[in-house]
Amino acid sequence: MLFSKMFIPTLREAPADAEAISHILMLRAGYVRQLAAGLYMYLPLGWRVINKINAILKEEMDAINGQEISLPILHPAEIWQQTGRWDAIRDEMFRLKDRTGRDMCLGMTHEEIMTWLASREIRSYRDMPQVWYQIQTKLRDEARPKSGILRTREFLMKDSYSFDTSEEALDKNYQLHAEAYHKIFKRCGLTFMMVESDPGMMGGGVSHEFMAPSPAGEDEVALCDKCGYSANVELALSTPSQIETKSWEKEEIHTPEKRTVKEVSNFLKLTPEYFIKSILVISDNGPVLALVRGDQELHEKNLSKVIGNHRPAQKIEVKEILGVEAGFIGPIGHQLRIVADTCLREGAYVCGANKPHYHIRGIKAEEDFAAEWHNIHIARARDFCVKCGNALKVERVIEIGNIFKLGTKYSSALKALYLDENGQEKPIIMGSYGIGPARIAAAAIEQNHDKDGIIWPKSIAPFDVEILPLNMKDTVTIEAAEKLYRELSKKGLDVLMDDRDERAGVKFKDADLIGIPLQIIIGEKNLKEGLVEIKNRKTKEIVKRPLEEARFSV
RNA sequence: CGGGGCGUAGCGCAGUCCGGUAGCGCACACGGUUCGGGACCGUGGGGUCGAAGGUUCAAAUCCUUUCGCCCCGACCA
Repeated sequence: MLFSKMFIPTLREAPADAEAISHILMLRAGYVRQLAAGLYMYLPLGWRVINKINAILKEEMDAINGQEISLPILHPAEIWQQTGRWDAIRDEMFRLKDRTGRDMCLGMTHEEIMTWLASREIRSYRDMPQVWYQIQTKLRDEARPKSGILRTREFLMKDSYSFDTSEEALDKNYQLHAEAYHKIFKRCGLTFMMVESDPGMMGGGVSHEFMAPSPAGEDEVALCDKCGYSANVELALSTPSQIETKSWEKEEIHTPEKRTVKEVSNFLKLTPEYFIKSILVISDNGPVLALVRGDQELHEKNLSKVIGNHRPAQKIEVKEILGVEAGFIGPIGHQLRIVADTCLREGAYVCGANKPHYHIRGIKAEEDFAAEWHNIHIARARDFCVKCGNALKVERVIEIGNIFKLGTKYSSALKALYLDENGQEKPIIMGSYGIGPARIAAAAIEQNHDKDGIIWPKSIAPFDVEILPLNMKDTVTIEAAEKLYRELSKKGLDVLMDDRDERAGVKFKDADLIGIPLQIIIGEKNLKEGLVEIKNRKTKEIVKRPLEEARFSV
């Protein structure tokens, strides 16, 4: 491909509204342009990258007997109504009506449609297993699109679905997908890990996420180097640091105007670990007091597992229910349901006295209050692994893929049933598995760049090699460049040649920005000795090779 | 949806407080000189100042409304 014939609008300066590195570099290097919030267009270079990634996805999906199909993105509402998601999902679904007034929506994902197809076509246990996949556009009216192509309202997703007759068979397809995903991300040159995740509203039991470490990520995972425990902090468990039990006599202390843990701990010259943080929430069954240690944050999702739906109490509610403002509430002196973090079972603490401007020192669990004990704190770095006791790390990550065991949630709702060996009618057992190609591209840039631009992993670079003939007015240079271009193309390589009549500096800058892994620089002086330079974009190493042999070095 | 910021030429910005001929750099076009890390000189084209309404002799600037984009948070099937 000739640079002069390709649309590569590079930018010297990044548009002001780009923040994430991958976003800035993709704009500057001419890979993408933004149409509106969360809507991006892929320009020739960007689309080549996506297609390279898609090719890898297809190879690895085919290798586990996945079959590529293509489903509509415009869906009739009825199918989503049958699984209950039409109502369960609120503003995030794009909805519309067709000309006859029929409710429709744009697909956020394709469990419903895939299952609908299976319900029509799979009748016997003999028809399974099946793994169907597509690389298809999804639409979600995101509350907050952000970070360039990392979180958009319209995006491509490789989504596959497995249909099986037993949990064991599902396990096998799940495992095959996990292995395929490892291969895919490895081939794409990413640093990544597989972690336990919260299935959320996908339903079903087990799920894992594939995470690429990057400061640009939106998720955090807790990791144990020793035993390999790794989980999204949304569900990670941890053992907090132990603290020495103080031998306090129980007493009320006057703490005027000291409301937060920070204020009271400063006032009493105690570290926050010696406090109980009391949080009043309103559940569907009335108010509940949640307790965590002063240095911890309440884990909403874990609390939900214990008490179901809940929301924080408003200030007025706190006063109505406990008779005192939020800064001075505690677990004693009332009959509220109490759910406390397990670590509070041991030790003596300071907590609110349920009396204005007073706290109590020397509170002990069981002696002074009764509670239901659960792990309801958010795991933090330097907490300890619940499995092996080693110190945990917490890392910021980009979610690049996920796998879910769906079970029969969708097949039951949509009557995707089959007859087993005994003529019994049973729901198909399903799994669903997603990967975002654009996120792979963005994560690759986040993990591989320098001050000059992108450094693509070879496997997903838009081209394998870029030839830079420095002086386009020199016929010897041009001839050498064209010869090399033909030779490399003949080898089956994707070659970009910067044939523009630009100064050398411009070509160097653009080449580094665009990030093709190898550059072959053809300069007049070297060429007089029959030499060209081969430059590694990542290491910046340059080796000189005879023109005649250059093709063997690529 | 809550909090914050920003909309002036393709991009980056100044001008807005304190109303008075719309500017700078880059990019673009033409001419010349240059030519291995985003060249230099000269000339030139390009803007309903996000939009609507209002105040005023006069609005990029003041007031009201509205739209868009970004960031933090909530949310994230």
